[in-house]
Amino acid sequence: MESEEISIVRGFCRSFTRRVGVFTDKFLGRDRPLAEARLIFEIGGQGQEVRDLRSNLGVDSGYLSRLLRSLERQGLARVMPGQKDRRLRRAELTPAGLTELDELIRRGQDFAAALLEPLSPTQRQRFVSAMLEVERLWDLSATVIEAVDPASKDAKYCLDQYYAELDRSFDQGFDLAQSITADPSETTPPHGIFLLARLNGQPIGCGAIKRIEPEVGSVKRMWVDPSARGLGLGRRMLQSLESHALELGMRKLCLETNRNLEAAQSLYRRCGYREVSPFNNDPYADFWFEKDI
Amino acid sequence: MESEEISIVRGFCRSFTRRVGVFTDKFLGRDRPLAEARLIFEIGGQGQEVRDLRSNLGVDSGYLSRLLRSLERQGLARVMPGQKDRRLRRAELTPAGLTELDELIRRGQDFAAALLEPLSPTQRQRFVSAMLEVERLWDLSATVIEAVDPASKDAKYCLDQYYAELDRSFDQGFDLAQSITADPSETTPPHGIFLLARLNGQPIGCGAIKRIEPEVGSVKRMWVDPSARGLGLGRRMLQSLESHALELGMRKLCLETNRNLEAAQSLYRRCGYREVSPFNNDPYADFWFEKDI
DNA sequence: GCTTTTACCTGACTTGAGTCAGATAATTTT
DNA sequence: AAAATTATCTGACTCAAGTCAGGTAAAAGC
Repeated sequence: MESEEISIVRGFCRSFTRRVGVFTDKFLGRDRPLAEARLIFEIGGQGQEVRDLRSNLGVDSGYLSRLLRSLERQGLARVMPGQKDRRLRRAELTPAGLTELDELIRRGQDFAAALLEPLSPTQRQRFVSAMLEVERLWDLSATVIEAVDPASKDAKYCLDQYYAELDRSFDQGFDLAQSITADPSETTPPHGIFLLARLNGQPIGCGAIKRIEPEVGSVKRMWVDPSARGLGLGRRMLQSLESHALELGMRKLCLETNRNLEAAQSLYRRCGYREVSPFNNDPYADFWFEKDI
Repeated sequence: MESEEISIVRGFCRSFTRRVGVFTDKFLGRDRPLAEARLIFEIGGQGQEVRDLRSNLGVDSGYLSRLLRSLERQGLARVMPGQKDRRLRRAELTPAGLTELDELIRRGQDFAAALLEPLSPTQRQRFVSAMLEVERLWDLSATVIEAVDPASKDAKYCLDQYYAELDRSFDQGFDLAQSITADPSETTPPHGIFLLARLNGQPIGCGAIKRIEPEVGSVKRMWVDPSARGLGLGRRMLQSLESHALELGMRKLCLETNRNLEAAQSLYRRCGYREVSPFNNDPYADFWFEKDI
């Protein structure tokens, strides 16, 4: 890695921190402690469960409780017991709180507008697209891939998204029962592995390996959230699967894919997989690939 | 301005604040108050006068004094009277302080490196160039143009830079005495105007108008710092000069320029100036322009 | 029905960050 | 030489932010 790149990133972060810090102090925290303003933001128009507020803001339970009491005293929020479980409590903004939220949102927008205002239309466009680029790549960098239980809640979420997408993509739709299995037991060590990609804790992609012969694995359930595509996350997932396959004692990986999943095919080719003749009778497969790892 | 652009800017700032905040807390402020870490940074390897520290960090004099005492107690810095003026005090890092500074720098670099590490070389390149783009355009947006006394320190700084650059650019060099005047008295209302562009308080460009006939002004001393070129700051300066000229009762602006200043010529053409026959005998001029405003 | 766990609250703290009103010494102005 | 100004320091504050050790009510487990 070049030291020039590092110093650009450092310089960027520093100047940015200083600039946004000025905004935060002057605009958001004008007449109220910052933590309260952030809390109002986080509760939002819909309300939130206290437990979620705590995890999203990353604050101590006692501290949050005190902040909520303070908002209640100011008539900006109310906290009430949950419907089903009366231990779980839900915070909502009062009408006055909603007004305050609007005001906070407005201040933020004013700040952004003031930033864009001196720029020409072309410059604005370049400005926002550069911001999107930084954000996307930062997201990519912040994404972590880890092995999880394929029966866990997050894994299920990804699989459901994946199946729904297959159903939309395949000419004949997709029925899980008709397809070749990749059950939790098959994608758990020592038989296989199930990997999950997370961004800020949220699942945004998955991939699995299932053993089909003593030294041969099959790549299954490769999925990346649409919002994270085009960043090379699929490639990272595949590379990660390959190294886990090696650890599981596999020497070859194979996979099948549908003709409508063109991005997937080109990913496999780019990653060194070569097309082979059909090695199974998956009703949804049009192409079969393999790679010695 | 489009509301989509505004929301992109808002979203970017928010996600960025959160991310850099995590870094600041975990890395920089690990074993020492943030304000002290920033102060060590600001004193730097060379040392700094206390007065400069105060203005750069934007803190209260009493607060800074206490921070400095704290660093002294920890053996990281020492403060001593200035050479000429013994009221002005100068802060320097001790060897232990320098070690600490290195450590802080290293942590920052580690953070940046960790951010770049998961990206491919191509992605890294896109990442840093998008950051540079955001930073440059943010700089441009944060640049303010204001009328100042042409005899002020900042104006003199810009003029010196400008003369030095002319001397390097012109085939025959540049001698102020030979050129057409634009003295402080000529570029001050009601005779003319002197504008300064500032970024974070630092002068980065200038431009002036001098009256040569009751309703005709001459554009003089147009200069933009090399680091800020290519952003359209020259154009903004020129537009600002034009509106000030109108306020001074002028109806026409004219100017002369040298053949080696190609960027300047194209700026004038783009802004609606048309070439005319020579209207003065400036020894350094090759082209003459004018515009009805 | 009893114990354990969960989700939250309360009170008592610590620490960091920052403000403000003088005090003091060196320098400049008159 | 006296008065004013400048640069910094000191002490006495406030206020936000956050931690920690219990405590309580509701729900879940046995």
